[in-house]
Amino acid sequence: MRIYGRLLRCFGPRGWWPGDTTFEVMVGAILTQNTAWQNVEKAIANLKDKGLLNPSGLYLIPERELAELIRPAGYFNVKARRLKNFVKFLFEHYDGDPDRLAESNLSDLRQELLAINGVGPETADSILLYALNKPIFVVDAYTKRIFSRHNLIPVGASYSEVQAFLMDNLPRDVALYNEFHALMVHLGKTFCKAKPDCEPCPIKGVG
DNA sequence: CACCAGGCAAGTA
DNA sequence: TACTTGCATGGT
Repeated sequence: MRIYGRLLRCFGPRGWWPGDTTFEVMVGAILTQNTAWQNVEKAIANLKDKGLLNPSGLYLIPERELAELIRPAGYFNVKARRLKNFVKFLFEHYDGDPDRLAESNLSDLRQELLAINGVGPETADSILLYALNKPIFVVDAYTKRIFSRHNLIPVGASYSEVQAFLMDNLPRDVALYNEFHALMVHLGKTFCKAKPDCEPCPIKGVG
């Protein structure tokens, strides 16, 4: 909790998630898998230009054409299939309405999302937290790296272990989870690359 | 030129 | 369960 306070003072609110609609956040969550957000923005812009950034738009477009539009986001063939899987799920279970997912129970909905081929834990939790305002902590590579280097979690801790550690030590607060994860990514991008050493870090010394 | 980015699934042992 | 590999563009 003190880590969070210090980071928030250092960097201020990050204003996550960038996206105008529930559906745009969901699409962004899939497109950003192991990919720089800057590249995702190009893909999102292509979809917007074609008026396809909505459930029926992505449902109706042929997968090959979708792949071409999202090419800048990388892994475009894989991600086109994953987006297709996701919108298919939307229509089969929620009448194609992204906002109706919020009506479901959190743990049930999480299991439904994880059952979609192409949606793993981080993507599911990003959708739950940032698109649907559900209280769940999004763990990413930066979060693991930062917490393990500060000896707060073991180096090889699993996704669920890290998530449990954080949620057990923080109040169950959507706004807090939202901002905390955004700050983790900002801190990671600014100071901690995928190297064993690390620039001087604003949370050093905070237990 | 090499390395990395807001992962995931499928195959192998 | 715990590794390994393929997927791909664009920035530094």
